[in-house]
Amino acid sequence: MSLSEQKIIRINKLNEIKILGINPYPSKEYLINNTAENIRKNFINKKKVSIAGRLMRLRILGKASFGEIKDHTGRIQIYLNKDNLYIDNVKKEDVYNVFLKKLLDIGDIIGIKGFLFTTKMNEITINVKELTLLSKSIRPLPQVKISKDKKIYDEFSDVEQRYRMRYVDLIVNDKVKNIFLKRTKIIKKIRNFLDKKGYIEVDTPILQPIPGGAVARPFITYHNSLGIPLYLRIANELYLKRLIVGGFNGVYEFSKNFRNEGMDRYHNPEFTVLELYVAYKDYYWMMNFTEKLITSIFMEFNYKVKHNKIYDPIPFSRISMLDSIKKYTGFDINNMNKSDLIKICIVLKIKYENKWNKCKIIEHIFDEKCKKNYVDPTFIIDYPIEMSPLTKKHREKKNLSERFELIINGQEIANAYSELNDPIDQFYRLKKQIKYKKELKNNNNTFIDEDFIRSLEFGMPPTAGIGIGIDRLIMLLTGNKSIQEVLFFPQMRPKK
RNA sequence: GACCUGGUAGCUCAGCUGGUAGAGCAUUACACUUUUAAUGUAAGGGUCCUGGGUUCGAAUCCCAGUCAGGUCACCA
Repeated sequence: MSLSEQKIIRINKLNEIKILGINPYPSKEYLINNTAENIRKNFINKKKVSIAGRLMRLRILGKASFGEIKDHTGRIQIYLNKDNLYIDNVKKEDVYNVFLKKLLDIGDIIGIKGFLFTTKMNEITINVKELTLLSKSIRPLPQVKISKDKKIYDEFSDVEQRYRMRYVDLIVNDKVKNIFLKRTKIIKKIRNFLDKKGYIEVDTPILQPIPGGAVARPFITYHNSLGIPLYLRIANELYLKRLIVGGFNGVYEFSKNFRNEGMDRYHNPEFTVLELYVAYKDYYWMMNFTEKLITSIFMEFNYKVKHNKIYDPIPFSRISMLDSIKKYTGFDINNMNKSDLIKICIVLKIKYENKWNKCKIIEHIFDEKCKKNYVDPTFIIDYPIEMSPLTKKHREKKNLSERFELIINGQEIANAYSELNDPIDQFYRLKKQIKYKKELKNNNNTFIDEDFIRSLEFGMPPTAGIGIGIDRLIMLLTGNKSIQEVLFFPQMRPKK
């Protein structure tokens, strides 16, 4: 037989099931009154139960069999005995020897009614009285075996197949589901935290006529009846600020952003950022707020810093970007010009390009020499102003801006600032940035969102804003090294 | 975009300097009424990622492509 030998066999079984008069895909609701987890936690001998799930294992021992079924809460063992098993519509003599032994397969979804007991081996088990086929599986599952001491054999581990067929990954790899359950809990926790403060969750456009708020290549699409190109948002920042102008005191959005750039372990073309804007606050306030938010999440989800020590809620340290560079390179780059900075790159053996501007070089020095040193949560503050076109000039320090990034485990987790609300300065700064970007990458796709400028002209209160990379935060808290592991369906190149 | 590694049965993998394609689990058949990585006996199952080349002969060597992973570069 060809490559789908096992599939052909199962399709034949499907037909035989129909001949027996059983619908392999019945419509009727199946009533359950329990779950695998609850049965294990609250075992009562001889208690009648009804549950449904996927058959994951079947061990036939003559006239009795043991199996394992898995529902949304976990696995539970079942016991099937030839003498007292009933299947609706199936003749008594066919129930065990035909239906169970020949037609039932691992992967089938079944409902069972029976009572609880413990086996000689002290395993909580359901003695099945009645079995109902709820959905026939015609494709074999990978056979992952888990021993009593939780060792995994023949794990379904091919990353490509796991991501392309996440449904299979979720069925056979128990730990995968937990990552995503945790993801949901973390997001819920953040939402709760923000709701309690009275901030409003909002939705802003994903299809934007001008992709603003960040610098990145957007995905372009086209609206037929408007006859215009639209862009999938690269950020939602400019829209949330419009809402602050409109009178909201605090708004946030879990924003799916889309960036048409390279993909790797840390970048998926679509990813999630939490953006929060609060009126009448500044970046100092936002630092304190972020510290409370992140600490509460770390406490709840037992974040472990290096060496597996449980996270200890100490105050996050704060260091200015220039001080950090001084600390890790020995150079005080304050007030240096571009040619001085290039000399420093040469001494430090850091690559640079002549077309880079001053702040790009500073950023690069920081990324190469400083960032990796911050394992414990650390605020890097006061970035050079050219790097931050949407940020207020620092109230005291010349050439710097009121901006911070939160670095944890050597990775940027959040980016925040006192939002620039001077419309004239904002226009000038965006224009300058666009000019530089055009020189750097021949990128003619950037333009100024003039409606955003107009909104500032009406007056935006002083505002603090932050973006938190949700996927990266989930990676931290679940101990995953790649973003694909924390997204259900990471982007893959189509096969063939 | 550059380089490195990999793609063999449904799954996990082996396959040496080129000589008829292998194992475990899964599947099929038989046995077995408390097993749990069940067990025992037997059987079936392959576009060796795709396309070229070298060779009497290629899963194996060479070239190109493709998909994935990794390193680097680029990028908020």
